[in-house]
Amino acid sequence: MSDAPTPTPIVTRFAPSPTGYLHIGGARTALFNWLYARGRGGKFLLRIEDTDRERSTPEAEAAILKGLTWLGLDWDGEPVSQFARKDRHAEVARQMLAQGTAYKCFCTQADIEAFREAARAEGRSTLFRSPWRDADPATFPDLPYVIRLKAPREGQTVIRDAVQGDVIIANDQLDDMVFLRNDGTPTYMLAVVVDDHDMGVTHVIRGDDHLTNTARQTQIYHAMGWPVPVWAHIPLIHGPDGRKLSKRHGAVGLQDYQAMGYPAAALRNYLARLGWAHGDAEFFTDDQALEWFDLSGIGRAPARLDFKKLENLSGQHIAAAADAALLPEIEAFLVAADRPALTIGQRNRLVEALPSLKERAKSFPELLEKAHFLMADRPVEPDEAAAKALDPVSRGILANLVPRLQNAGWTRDALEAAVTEVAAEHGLGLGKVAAPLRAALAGRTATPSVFDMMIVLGREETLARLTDAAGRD
RNA sequence: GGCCCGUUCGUCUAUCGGUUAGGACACCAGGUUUUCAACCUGGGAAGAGGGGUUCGACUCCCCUACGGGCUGCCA
Repeated sequence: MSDAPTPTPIVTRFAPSPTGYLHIGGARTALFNWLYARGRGGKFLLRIEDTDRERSTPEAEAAILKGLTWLGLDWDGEPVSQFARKDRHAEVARQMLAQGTAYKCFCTQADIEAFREAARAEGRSTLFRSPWRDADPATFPDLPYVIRLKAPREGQTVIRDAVQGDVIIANDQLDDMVFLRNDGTPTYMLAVVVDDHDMGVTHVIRGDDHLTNTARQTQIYHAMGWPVPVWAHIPLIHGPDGRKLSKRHGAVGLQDYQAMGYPAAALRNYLARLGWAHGDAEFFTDDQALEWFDLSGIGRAPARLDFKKLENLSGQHIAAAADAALLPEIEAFLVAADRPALTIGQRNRLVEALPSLKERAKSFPELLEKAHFLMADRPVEPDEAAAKALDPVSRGILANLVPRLQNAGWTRDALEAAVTEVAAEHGLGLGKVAAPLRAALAGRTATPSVFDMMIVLGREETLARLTDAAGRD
């Protein structure tokens, strides 16, 4: 037996509520948890916080799992349903009641609400102090009750946060929170603490909207004598205007980003850099992120979404991706964006053209637009800009080009030599001839190199398209 | 209202008492170029405001302003 200390395995979790799509901010929270755990040989767990039966839906849960899968964040084991654990939550509540760290409160919600309103109106503290905190059980009425934490009223609760530092909350600012409702179901405050404890979560990395609540949760840990996890409250993501990210900013759901055609690797890179930095590193791989990611590098201020930067990173990731990996991503994008799938022929030609296509696109739609020459069938219909390049003089040049290319060797160099020669005969530069050539081959003005297109298209198709264009009116 | 968190170029950030405050994206100018993209060179661009502490503050403390969060028998 080795006497080396066994390092505590790290366990993180992502705990979304299944009440809608996966928010881009939630995706980043999940990413941070995933990076932290996976980078240290730990576990990354998933828990569905579905205790709000009114708003939770199976569709939303499915969308969240799908989103995480697309982003490439794999979790350990089966997702835990919080609702399914309600008996365990109630059991802990009973235990605290028995220990005297909790008590029954018979106040009605209407009474409490009336109290709060009056307090607000008079400018007094709205903290509710239940009269049942120290009541004699003999005086208990036979009425529904909630269970409240018998929270300390003096001293302070300290949150030792890996991102925010030590945050100190005076206990007289906190009320005796309800953690078991009068119908016996747990509130979020209880459920989250019991679940994190039972699941062995060592590091709670979540949005800083939970920071203040953490003091309350800490009190439950103390009441149960459980070890408190390491907290890391990360700032939320804001819209480009600096306001809290909401639907009016446009894309807030992760699936929106997939539908816009950004590769998952680019989004991981971008999201990781949003609020976290490793020196001057901007473009990095998953392996590097895994190696570098640390809680200490997380900033404390909310970050704004910057689509230009995302686009730039996306372009770099598309260019760096292996062709074999890119193709399935592009096909998944077509499904996500509700666009027609590739035919076998298009797919084969796309594979051939990918090396030159991937270097010039910032997103999949842009790549596909530049691949239009592969997708189109004869006769290729030029768009407005391309049609302008096919004026009568240009069409004449194309007609001259056909016999020359007929006899040219079908290599990049030979084609370039032939076209340059024809251009010179007309007293033109290569650029002047490339424009109509491009329009004829692709029906577009933004494409890969004309020579690359000719190679992929092949002699027969190339000449057919040139002949088509030369004969247009 | 009370409590808590935050504030460096337009944006993401580096800096962890001593720097001409660095990088990236974006932008502008020039170059390269068969289009697009890419690439090369150069440029403008920042410590919210006010007090302290210190030989010296972006960095530490206080106040103000602004932004955000919590203050639920929502999560």
